[in-house]
Amino acid sequence: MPELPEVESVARQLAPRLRGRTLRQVELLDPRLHDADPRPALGGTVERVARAGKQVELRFRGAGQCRTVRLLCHLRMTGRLIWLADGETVHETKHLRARLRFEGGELLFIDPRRFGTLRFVTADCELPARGLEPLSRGCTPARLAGLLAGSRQELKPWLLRQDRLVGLGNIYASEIAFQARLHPRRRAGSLRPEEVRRLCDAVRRVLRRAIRFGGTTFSDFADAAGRAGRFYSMLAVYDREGRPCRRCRTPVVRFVQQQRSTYCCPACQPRRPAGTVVAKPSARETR
DNA sequence: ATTATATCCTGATCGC
DNA sequence: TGCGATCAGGATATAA
Repeated sequence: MPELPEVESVARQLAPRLRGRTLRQVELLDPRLHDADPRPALGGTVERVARAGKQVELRFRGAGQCRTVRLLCHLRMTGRLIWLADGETVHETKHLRARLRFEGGELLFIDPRRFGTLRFVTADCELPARGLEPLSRGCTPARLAGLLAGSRQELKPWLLRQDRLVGLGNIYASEIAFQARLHPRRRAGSLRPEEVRRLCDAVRRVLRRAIRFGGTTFSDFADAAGRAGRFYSMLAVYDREGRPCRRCRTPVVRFVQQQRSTYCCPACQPRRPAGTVVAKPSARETR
């Protein structure tokens, strides 16, 4: 399930292979992709390959009338982008959904579950507003505090909202809440400044580390060369129900939020901030 | 307005 | 061995 680190890994691998190449032909094999009109990009040259949120973005230059055309590919659950240089072959073509032919090779979009999307976007297209890039300079505790303010939503579902922060999915949302030592059911707007700071720190630390390990392969993620990510074994809580917390050995618990599994350590991630008075002290205890 | 739920889709896995 | 039921989840549409 490609989230930010997985998409970043794909984009980084694709970049040197695609940069400077000219797009010659696009075959959309899945009817679900037929809305994408590739014509503005045909004949264009790849200028840049990057990640935007959870999408892979190819920017073309010199395509027809338009100065700049972008291809946005969202891998969703099971999408993969595979680069095949001329002469190379791939075993699995069963779930081939689109094929982009370039000078010197082709880019295959393979997606068993067919949730993935492809779109060609010209400069005049208005894109919907997206959330903050969590690894950008703008992602600061102050900025995060502003986004969180007033929300009654539970923290982990809040982290999945792409209109606040882009790029987090079910795996990293649990991992980040653990790293920040915040319970996933805390109300997003209830975090104290110190907790927001921890959250901000956790977001950046977890994502950067996952990128360094090439992302997480849970079921079927693979990068542009078809390799699995190496972060799975580093996960602290995700998919570790009943196994000891890596910090304190307390068994990790699983519960459901928004029909999705959430994992946390009940000891490291208390439901109330440290120092909160849980019960009123009795008269006897007060002096 | 904000938040929750159903939906899409298919392969893998589970229980009988 | 087979078979139906269940699960996995990103984003969007729809409901509350």
